[in-house]
Amino acid sequence: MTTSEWVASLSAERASLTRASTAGRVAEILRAHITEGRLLPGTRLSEEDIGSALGVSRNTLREAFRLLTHERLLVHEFNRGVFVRRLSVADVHDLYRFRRILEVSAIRQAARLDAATRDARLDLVRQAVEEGEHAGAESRWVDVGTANMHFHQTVAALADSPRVDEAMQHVLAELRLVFHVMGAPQTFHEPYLADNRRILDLLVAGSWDAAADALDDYLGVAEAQLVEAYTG
Amino acid sequence: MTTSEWVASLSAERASLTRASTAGRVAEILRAHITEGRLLPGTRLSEEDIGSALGVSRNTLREAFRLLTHERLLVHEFNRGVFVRRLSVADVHDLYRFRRILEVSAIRQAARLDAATRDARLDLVRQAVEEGEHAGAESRWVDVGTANMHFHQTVAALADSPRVDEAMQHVLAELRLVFHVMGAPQTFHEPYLADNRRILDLLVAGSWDAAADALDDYLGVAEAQLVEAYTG
DNA sequence: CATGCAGGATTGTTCAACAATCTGTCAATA
DNA sequence: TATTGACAGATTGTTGAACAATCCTGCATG
Repeated sequence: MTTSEWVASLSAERASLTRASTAGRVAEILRAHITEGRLLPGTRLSEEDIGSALGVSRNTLREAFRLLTHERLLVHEFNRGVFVRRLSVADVHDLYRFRRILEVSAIRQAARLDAATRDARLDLVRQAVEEGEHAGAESRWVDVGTANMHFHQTVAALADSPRVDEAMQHVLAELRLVFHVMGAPQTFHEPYLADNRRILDLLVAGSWDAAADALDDYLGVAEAQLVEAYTG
Repeated sequence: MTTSEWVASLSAERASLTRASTAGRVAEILRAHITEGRLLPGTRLSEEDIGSALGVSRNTLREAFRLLTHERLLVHEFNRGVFVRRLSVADVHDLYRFRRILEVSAIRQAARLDAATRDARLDLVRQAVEEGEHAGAESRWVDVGTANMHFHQTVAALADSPRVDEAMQHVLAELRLVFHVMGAPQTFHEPYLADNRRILDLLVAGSWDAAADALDDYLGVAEAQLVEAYTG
């Protein structure tokens, strides 16, 4: 999809610009388009074009851009415009370092959750695992990737911390940028289905340390695979 | 300092509005005023007043506000304006939960750093500890608090991760909001000087797990103290 | 005291305008 | 041929004015 085609498709989004602030809604629309791969890393976002397509003024659009730069989805280059962020290999390493901290700590701290909260959270993890397995059974690899992300978001949610949840959302949104550049969803998502199930089983059994160690290893493997392909 | 006095003091900041984007510079100014306690939690920021005082248009100011809301320093209430964020007790708990994850993990992962990086980082930790001890010897308790924050920022930097660094900056900025409301800096910062030195010694000795456990306990004590005082 | 209404203040957004900056193209020169 | 400089066009960054919508406060009434 070229940029101009994408801009044209924005006109269809006009109807959703109601309620809440327009700037916020514009940011939501852009965020969805970025994380769903309709706007690829490196793409330049023209204020004029996008403003016209969405029927909003440039000022409002600039506010929306500001909302998205802190989520690291956009990068704002002074006097040159706004671009969808292109991640470097160092970014990928740092993302894995950061998510390892978040997810592994979340598991280790899950032991402190009260039983009701813990069980509710584990149920969400289970749902994500099953979502992935179903999608895999039907060879819907993009959906497997999405379910994998849900899995990791639910694992991080074991930390029972809104700030961890938000940080994890940002991590996963950035990772989507990487995956969209890569293509080949089967390669990057299928191998982890069995690992997700294994980690879930360890979690359900209350083997927190074993689950944390397993996830630590898993992320190491995933990181190495992704970096090799990203630099390849 | 009342809001109107503060707004008047902004006029003095005009000279610094050069280079880079004006919106970015406005955000820097506001950020500094918030984290330095000149704008207290709950304060409402009037577009008209602040725009006039800084000599910028309302549109530019709105962009700056958007930059700061994601840092959680400001909270944007639709159709009601922008306020300096007021943290709840739940926020305090979550901040400590999050910082515990960041700092404790950073220490545990420091073992993986190469010697040169690790030594450089530990030297920064040492500097922050000494900064605090000097300020304490002269009963400069606000400076002790500042040094304590440097200490924690340098501890988190052991993770060698830009994303951890940034997350930690945000945590500490939010915590400043809490401390500004509390007053009594000696109460909240002095008791931890000795602990900081102890943790530094453990880090220098390479006793990563012992240091991590010590910091975990320390944060638990600090959290309890702060929450008790915050709920009053 | 509680409720409703009016008025004023402010926010959210749009539009137009202009200065500054960047990028691409073309011509001149070595 | 390669490099440099000039110029034009496009775009960004910012300002200011305007207006609709919303909120808040104060006052009147029951």
